[in-house]
Amino acid sequence: MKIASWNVNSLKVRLPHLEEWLKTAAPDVVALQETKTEDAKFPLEALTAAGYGCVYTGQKTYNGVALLARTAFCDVVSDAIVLDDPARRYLAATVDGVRIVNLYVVNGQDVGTEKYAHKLRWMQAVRDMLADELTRHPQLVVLGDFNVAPEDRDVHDPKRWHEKILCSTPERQALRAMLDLPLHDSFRLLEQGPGHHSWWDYRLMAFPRNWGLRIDLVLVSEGLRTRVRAVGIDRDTRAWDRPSDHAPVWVDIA
DNA sequence: ATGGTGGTGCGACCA
Repeated sequence: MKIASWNVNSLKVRLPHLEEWLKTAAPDVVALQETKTEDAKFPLEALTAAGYGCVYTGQKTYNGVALLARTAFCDVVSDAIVLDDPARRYLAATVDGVRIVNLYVVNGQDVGTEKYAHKLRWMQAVRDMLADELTRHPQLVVLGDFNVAPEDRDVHDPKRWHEKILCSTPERQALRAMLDLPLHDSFRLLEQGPGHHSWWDYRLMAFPRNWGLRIDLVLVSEGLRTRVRAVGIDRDTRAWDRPSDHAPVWVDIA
């Protein structure tokens, strides 16, 4: 069962990219973030034609998450955590007995801002949601754009990013609180080295310079940990014409 | 310390 996550940064613009990638990557389940698409305008026909059922919770201009799967969804929950936040960032469903939680974590803008404080509160609330999910679903996958690089080895230049947004200690502690549930960063079960990134800023020619961060994660519960047989980051998509600033990340579960 | 690019939508925002 191949489960993937991709922040597409506008599903309208990236639909051709998504269709092409679905053909070659052939995932069974896909979590999308930043669809920036109202539900009424979701490209259901194209994705149905590609062989996927869809559930989604979107909004105009900002945010928006969706799940695609080859088989049926059940127990779909969206935006159950609100925090006075109308943003569409949370979507959970069960597929083939595996609970999937798709997250688009608050970006936080800069350390010390109100948005940063909101990010930390949001992550704490999600941690509590995940704790609740785990009590009911021992086979749990939590994936998406976490907007946090877990460790310095996930950052192209840790000195440059020291205590900056996406890398600050409080953000990493908020992520650690999720990992302590426990959940496991699937990528690090199989790959230990630095230089693996999932996001490269559009600015400063970051991708050609490989100035990236690994902020898109697939976390798996203890019940799935030993069943992880492969992980990957499809970085080639970042070199495509008019790309998303994120690459798809995935895990293959036996 | 700042700016750079890209998406949305047509003016600023968000990332």
